[in-house]
Amino acid sequence: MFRNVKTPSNLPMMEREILKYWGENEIFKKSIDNRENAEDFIFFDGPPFATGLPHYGHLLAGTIKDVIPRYQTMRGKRVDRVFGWDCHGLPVEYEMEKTLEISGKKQIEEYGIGNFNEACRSIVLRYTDEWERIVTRMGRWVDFKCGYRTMDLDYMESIWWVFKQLWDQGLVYEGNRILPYCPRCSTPLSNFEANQGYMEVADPAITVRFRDVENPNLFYLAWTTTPWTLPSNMALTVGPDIRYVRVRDGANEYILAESRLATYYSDTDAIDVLGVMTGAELTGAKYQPLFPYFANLAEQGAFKIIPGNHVNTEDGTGIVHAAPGFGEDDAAVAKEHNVPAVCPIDAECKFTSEVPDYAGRYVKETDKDIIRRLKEEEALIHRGVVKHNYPHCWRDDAPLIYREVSTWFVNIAPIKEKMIAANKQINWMPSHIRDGRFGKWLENARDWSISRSRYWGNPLPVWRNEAGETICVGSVKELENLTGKQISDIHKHFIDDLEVPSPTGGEPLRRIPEVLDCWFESGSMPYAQKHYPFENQSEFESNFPADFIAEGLDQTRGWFYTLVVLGAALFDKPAFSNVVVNGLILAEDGQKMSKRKKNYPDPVDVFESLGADALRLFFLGSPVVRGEDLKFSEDAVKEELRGVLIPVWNAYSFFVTYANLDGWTPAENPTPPEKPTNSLDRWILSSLSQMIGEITENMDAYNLQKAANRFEKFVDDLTNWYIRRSRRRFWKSQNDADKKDAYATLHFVLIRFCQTAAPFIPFITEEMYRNLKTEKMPESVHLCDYPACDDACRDETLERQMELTMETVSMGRHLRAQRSLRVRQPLSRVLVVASNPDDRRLLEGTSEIIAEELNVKKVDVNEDDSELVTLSVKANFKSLGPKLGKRMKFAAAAISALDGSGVEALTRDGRMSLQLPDGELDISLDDVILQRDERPGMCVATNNHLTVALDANLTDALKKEGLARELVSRVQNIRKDFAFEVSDRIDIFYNAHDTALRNSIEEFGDYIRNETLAIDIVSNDAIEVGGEGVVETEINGSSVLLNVRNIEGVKTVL
RNA sequence: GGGCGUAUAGCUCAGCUGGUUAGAGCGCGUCCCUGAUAAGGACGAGGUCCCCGGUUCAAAUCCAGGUACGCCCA
Repeated sequence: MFRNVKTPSNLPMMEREILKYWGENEIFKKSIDNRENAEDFIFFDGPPFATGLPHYGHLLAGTIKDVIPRYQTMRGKRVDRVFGWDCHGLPVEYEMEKTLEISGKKQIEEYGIGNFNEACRSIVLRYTDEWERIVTRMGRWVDFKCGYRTMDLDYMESIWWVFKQLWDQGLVYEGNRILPYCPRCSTPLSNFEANQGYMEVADPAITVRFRDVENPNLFYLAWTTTPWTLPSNMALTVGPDIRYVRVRDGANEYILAESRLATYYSDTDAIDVLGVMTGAELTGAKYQPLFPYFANLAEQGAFKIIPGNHVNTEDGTGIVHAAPGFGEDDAAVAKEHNVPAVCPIDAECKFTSEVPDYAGRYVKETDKDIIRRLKEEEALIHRGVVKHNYPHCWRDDAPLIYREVSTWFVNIAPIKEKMIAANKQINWMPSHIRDGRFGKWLENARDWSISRSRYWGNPLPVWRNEAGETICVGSVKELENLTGKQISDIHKHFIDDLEVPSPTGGEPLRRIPEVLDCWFESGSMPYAQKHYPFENQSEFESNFPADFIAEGLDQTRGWFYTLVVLGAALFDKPAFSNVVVNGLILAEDGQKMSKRKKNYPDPVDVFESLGADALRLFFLGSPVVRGEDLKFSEDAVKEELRGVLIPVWNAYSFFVTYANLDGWTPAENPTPPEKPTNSLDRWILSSLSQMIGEITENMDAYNLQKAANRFEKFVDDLTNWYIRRSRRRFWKSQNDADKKDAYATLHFVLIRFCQTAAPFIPFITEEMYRNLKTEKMPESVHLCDYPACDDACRDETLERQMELTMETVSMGRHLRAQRSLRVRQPLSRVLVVASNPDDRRLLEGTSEIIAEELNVKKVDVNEDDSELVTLSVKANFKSLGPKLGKRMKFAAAAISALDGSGVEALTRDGRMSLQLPDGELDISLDDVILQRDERPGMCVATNNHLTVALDANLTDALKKEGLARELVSRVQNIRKDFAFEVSDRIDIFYNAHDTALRNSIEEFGDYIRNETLAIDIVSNDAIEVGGEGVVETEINGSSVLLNVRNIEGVKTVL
């Protein structure tokens, strides 16, 4: 006996019970232990920050990270899956600053770095329970217990090892770079971070004049939106090819770009232009500094005009004020022309004592004073405001300051070729990312900035002294040996006080203050999660690179990149072989999902209303698994229910219902019947094999979308053809071979379906499987082997046969609809015409199905449809095109022009000769496509390879039978409305005046009783409208009263 | 400004290496069927396959340019 199945089902509740079962029986663990000696399939999991709860992006990536490992497990691999947590970094520090109500490095240091770091440590894992709950609820199997954490000593030590590898290769250097820098966080941001915070702001835009050294009446006009950088001005940059003019203005002369004149002078005609020159000609001229602070740097090459290709004339004066300490372009041209750089601001972007007038003040706040001073000194020419997009810190909205910072870099140039070569070996899904977005990024990769001037991170293991002696430490042991101290934690507050004696007896070495950027930590995950090389050496080496990873498109510059850099630098290998890149999930309105706008439903609510299976299938079948955007829609998730989950559940429920009624039990090792006589059985087994083959193929190619969408077609085949066609086989009373075949087939097909779909929809398949399986089979569907595509079960001729049959039936129904002939009304005959003899043979084989589906007495299959349709032809472009080339147009016209006799001659002889304007052309039957058109007035439909004609004549006998079928239909509906059991026996009492109907009941009494499980059908004129259990209905325009009574305790015996 | 991607029915998306009636699901309308089914079926309306050139006998498909949207970079 199978456990009885509830329909409709409550899928979310069922899912929760499955979760309980998995938990109590450790199925996940068993699925790995089962494959103890099997080949490994290596999966790396990218660590999320746990500063918030998982959103759809995480659930989507999580679904992909689940379906592939589940699939590979069933394919016989051992797939370890451990979770990871990104514990360090600014997001955590920022959370902590908010909690502690402090801000900035100064306050953190006052609070105490040790206190601060321990506070960070205490909060990073606060959401992990919630994460685990949600990730588990979505059906993802991943090991949380053994998961790695980037703040653990072992993990951190491996990172030191990674760093040391780079160090020893000479790839690590300290350098100055202009980076966006947050004054509140006192740290540079990656460009990636800076990009997240562009906002439109209004900034001052001033034009100032710089006095030429040689000619005190000559000035260069420069424009800037950052007045506070003017004290750090070191040069003026001009575009070498830009035309500049020298104009008279009162007693003074100004130089600016010709095309910018109109901005500064409203009446350009009245200007006295003294000369025109290119930027190249201006180069080398010297000017007087605006401020005295760095005047002495003139000796070192400051305060001169230099050329720069970044100069444009879109705004400003065409002359750019260069502050090489605060602008990337400025820094580059300054370096090229030996202009010094200054950066007189501190960690919080306040002026240092080098600029005594503004010392201690935040630079942006000095703009006004500087402008006022310039005005007083008559250096200010124009003052305005400009609105532009400017980057802000994504955490605290502070405007970022581009400034020179000292940072540690990984030199990319020496390893770039390795990185590019590694990338070539990676299979990207979608494939265009390899040479597109990611490949282009690699080609243009710049040196990787890996340090942060922060606290809660993995310290850079570099010790040095004033004399420049430097040691890079590669392990905890090494540090212990160097310092003579026992070390249990290598966070900043544990090791910053440790001094390393100088190897030459000089000053002791102290650690540099920076910590590593958390991207360095996540990129080191392949090594650090195994504490390589300190432990698990051979295990790591056989497990690298990963077979598979999956993350979002945003990781192109993130995790994907850092994995590739380190994999290439350390092992000259890609860190992963296959990667599925998912796109962005947007809200249904196409906007970004926004908590504030509440434009999307909570994921947990979706689990509990529609179920995780439905959500998973929705994700997996959508273009988002190919890196494209997806608009999230609850209705689309419901579609998955309607299209796959509910129909398959109903099929399952149908099977269980009848198998239990029949007392049918499967063999110990369920197999399909050896040689089922019923072609439906062979057909659904063939269809099943086809599905398994296609899904396997697509899964092996990481084409999740195609694989996930393949179930729907099979479910349609199963429910709307196989089961619908087979219903009577299950409920007929003879327990014959055909019935046994039907049960064995459906049982087998359902189990195979569960096994095939298990990685995608792990809950419903588990539930069904657990009920359908036999003692001998594995306890969980997820412990089964993935079904092999059984070619022996494929029967393409049979598939073709069924397709033809369905087409015929569909056309027949179309004809019935056209003539308003309901299917319950039997008709005498349908004629099916197929020109292909194989097709005719196949159709003859299924004529019984066609007769039943179309409710006709007789099916004739013929060759000749000339009475039903007219033939015309058109050119077969595919066959003629390559042969004819330019003559194709003539041929197409000539072929279309063939009249009835021409077509007849061609079909008769198989070939003919045509007269084209440029000569003769011989064509054969293959060179044309025959088109059929229904002859008017006939009850005919054609689709070019089939023609179906219906005999629409109704005889009295047919009408009578139609009435009986109408009555059966009414009674069945009543049974259903009254919620009788399928097997309940009934008595039917009726009151009808229509003699035709009475005669029909008389004649077809046996049929009616048989169909409705009625024991008696009795005419009873005493039945009245309103009587208990009396239903009034109408058959063919005349009223009938029916009283259907359930005979207590009497059931049919199947 | 640069790179990458996308653009096909009202909506969500298929459409293999170019081949002449461009498909599916949902939604809408009409009709039908039903004792597995919170279903199913038939028919209908709805398309300048984003635009403009080019290659070709033939372009939704290939190439160049453009437009819009998205992501990334500057």
